[in-house]
Amino acid sequence: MIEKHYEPGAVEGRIYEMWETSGAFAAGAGKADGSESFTIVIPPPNVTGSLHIGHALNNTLQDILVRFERLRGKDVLWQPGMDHAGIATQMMVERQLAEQGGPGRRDLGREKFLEKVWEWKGQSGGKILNQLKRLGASCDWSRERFTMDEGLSRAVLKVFVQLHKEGLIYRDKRLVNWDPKLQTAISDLEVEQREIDGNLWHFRYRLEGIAYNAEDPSTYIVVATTRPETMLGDTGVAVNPEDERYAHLVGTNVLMPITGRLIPIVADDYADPDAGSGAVKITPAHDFNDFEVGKRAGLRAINVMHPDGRISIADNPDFLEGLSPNPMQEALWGQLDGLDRFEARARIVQVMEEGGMLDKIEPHHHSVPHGDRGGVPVEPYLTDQWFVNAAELAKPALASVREGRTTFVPRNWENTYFSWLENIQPWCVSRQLWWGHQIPAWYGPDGTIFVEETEAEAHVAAERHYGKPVALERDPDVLDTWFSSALWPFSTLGWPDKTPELATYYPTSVLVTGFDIIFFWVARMMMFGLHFMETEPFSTVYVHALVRDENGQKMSKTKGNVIDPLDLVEEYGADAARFTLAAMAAQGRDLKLAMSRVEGYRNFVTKLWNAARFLEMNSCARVEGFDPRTVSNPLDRWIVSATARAVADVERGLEDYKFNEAANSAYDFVWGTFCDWFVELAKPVFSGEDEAARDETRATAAWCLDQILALLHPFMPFVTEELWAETGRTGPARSGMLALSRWPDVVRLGDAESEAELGWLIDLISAIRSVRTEMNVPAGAKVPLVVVSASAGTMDRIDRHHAAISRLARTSAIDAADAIPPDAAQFVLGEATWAIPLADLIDIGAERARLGKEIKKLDGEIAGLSKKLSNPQFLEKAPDEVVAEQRTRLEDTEQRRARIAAALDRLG
RNA sequence: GGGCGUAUAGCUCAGCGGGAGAGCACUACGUUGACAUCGUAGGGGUCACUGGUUCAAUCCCAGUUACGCCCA
Repeated sequence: MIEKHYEPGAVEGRIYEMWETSGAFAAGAGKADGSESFTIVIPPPNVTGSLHIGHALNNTLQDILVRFERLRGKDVLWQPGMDHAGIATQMMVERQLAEQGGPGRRDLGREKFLEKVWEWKGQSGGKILNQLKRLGASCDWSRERFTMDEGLSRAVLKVFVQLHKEGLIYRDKRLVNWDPKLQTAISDLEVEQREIDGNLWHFRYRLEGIAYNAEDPSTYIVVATTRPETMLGDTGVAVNPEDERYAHLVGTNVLMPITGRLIPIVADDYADPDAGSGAVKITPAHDFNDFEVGKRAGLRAINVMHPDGRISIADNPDFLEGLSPNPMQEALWGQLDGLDRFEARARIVQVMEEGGMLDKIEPHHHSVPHGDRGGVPVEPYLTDQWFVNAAELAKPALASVREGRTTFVPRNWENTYFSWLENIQPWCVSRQLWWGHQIPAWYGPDGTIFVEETEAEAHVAAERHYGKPVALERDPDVLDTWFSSALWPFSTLGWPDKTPELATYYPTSVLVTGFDIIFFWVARMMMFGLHFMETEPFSTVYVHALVRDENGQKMSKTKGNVIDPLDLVEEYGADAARFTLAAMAAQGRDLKLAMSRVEGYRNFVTKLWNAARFLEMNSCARVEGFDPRTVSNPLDRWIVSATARAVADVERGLEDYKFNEAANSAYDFVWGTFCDWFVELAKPVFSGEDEAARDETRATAAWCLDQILALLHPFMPFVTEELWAETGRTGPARSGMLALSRWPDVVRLGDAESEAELGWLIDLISAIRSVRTEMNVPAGAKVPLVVVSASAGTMDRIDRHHAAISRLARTSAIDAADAIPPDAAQFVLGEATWAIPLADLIDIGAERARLGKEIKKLDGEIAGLSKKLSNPQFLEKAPDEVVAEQRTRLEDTEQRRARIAAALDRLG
């Protein structure tokens, strides 16, 4: 017996374990002979991560697709795994070490520290994967991969070395985004702009050879800056070549305050004549734009900062070059040296003010780049780093999408992809961290670089170069985590080895991801996939939206509006949580998650459960060899037909990645059609005398429930699998679990005739119920029904469905008559007029009002239709079928109005 | 500043060139032993605003307003 209540908490764990231990999720499980493959690689979550609602959405959608295709018999692989999250993981372990009060990272040394990281990973890393299991994710866990695995690391080495030999990876001294807190370079994408209320300090730089006079602007030039501390590294002042105010000064020098450096005034388009004074200070070593100006004007780049953001001038040969400080300057430098950049800023402003060279301070709202992990302002910083020539790799990646070999769904994300790849900058891939893939580059005694997959090969190469063995030193830096993630679609399948998995499952079918990592990940997978596999890594990129809270706010810990998906699973069950996310995943629109919706879908699970229970109680067992094409009873023919339509609707929705449409189609069918009407209409059959009809309806009901379980399985795997087992206890033995069964085959099950007949029946019952309510007929009272001018067909239908009408509409007798009896409530359905002659029960006034209201409504419709049909333009230009349709509607409406008017007349 | 998106019932959202929809909430009534996590019926909308295209616009186009996101 099916239990009275469904308890997700008690069922889900058991079902999941059954799936997993039986290998239901293994690559290719349950595939049909000769089937094509269907592959999804999971967007690898961080090893440090835990499940948030975005993951829940992302993985629910993937699981829906994967389960759907598995049911369709494809050779399915859902490849799971995690990335090593270089910065986040290193930070986390360092924090842990600090909390434990033991030696820190640098005290431990690289090797010992990495041991600690692996230790941490073994103990508490990757809990997110277990959380995904709570959601029902049907990944092939036996194939779980980690970007730091031996195999994936080998792929990283090979890619790096090959790209280097091809000249697509190179070492260069450039400005990079430097995170002074984490003391590593980060990529452009790891920088986020934050709006800050700061100041624009306007300083007067005195002109060389002219005595400074605060009262005389011709003795100085004003420059404005948001970062006064960079003044220590100024090597020029730029003005626009068209700017007449400064034309006479170009080529002359400025005598820098504090440093005493003589720096030239140069002409450069970068200076905007309309911004501030029109003159800008140029600090090539600490600003991306200035770096370019400096290059054009031949200015020096002087780095005045330590990697941790403190000022570095005292023992800095670059800074000191060409300067001969007086004792006062030396004293000031001594004060500034070693100061944190923000303290130095305050001190320099003070010094400038005291020297009378602070022109003014303007409050200034501007965006300041911050490291997305460290959270402190990043510094453009001049260092040696490794770069990938992304512009070159981007070309085929752009062409793939332009030429439609990979498509984005929804399409408009392609613009985002294009605009980024078209303006792509060299990708800085080295990180000054320990946790990650150490760069396979070795330096000879004179700094010559040898990039090889192993140290031994590097030594061979070095010996060839130097003509003798030499000591080599390996580059201490590691690669950006995204470098290894970019290989994910093929490294997880065994590349660089030519594995059977690689042959079968690459290229993957669809990538399901959020828009926020189109740049970080999608574009880079395209670049590397095309370069190394010569095929796009996926044919479709489905980009889902963001999950927000009920008020449309982005969820964040600080706002305290985070919805934990595991809480949802706990409270409502995984199926309800999943169904909610799927039902709300409309393309191109963020999800505002309302608890009321989750609750509603929890109720849906209950509804399904109870329907199955009802069928069981009515002996609706599956019948061996049941063929839905052979049923004869209109009710059964109709539900078979409706099932076929629902299956087709869900199928279409999923094929088009319209998860909401698929989910809603399933919901409407199961609740609105199967439960509300089929089950209700089957009740009189079950309790009736006609055994043959009863058997057929029972068998049909059981068949239909099976289809429903399969139909809902991708969305609600747990409750459907449980019911599959329950309903498998009777009737012919099941061949296996639902997860590996087959998607409904419903071709040619449509039946227009029974759809029309049951449609009529439903309308009739609804109409009677509606009249009863409006006439305040007591709910329990049975009413007689009279039908006038019914066709023979209608009379047949009444005959066939007498029991159903009687039970669902609470009617006593149904009689045909030549005339409507007096004092009756009346309604019109099709060609017939119907009456409920209950003089004592009916309020004539209310009935008159009701009919009058309906006539008024119909008049409105008639007016509209007539107007349209009397417009010659419409008749001439509108398509014939539209005109015909409007005509039919007008006729129908007029007839209906006439019948209702007659009914009203009869009331007197 | 550039780009994208969204405005439809009280709320959360579908839809879409020719008849305004769902769920929740609300109102009324609950009877038939699957289900009160339910059933039946009902009320509720100038489809943001202004123009345009069209025989016809909630839908297409342009602009406005508001909100959101991405990029600089």
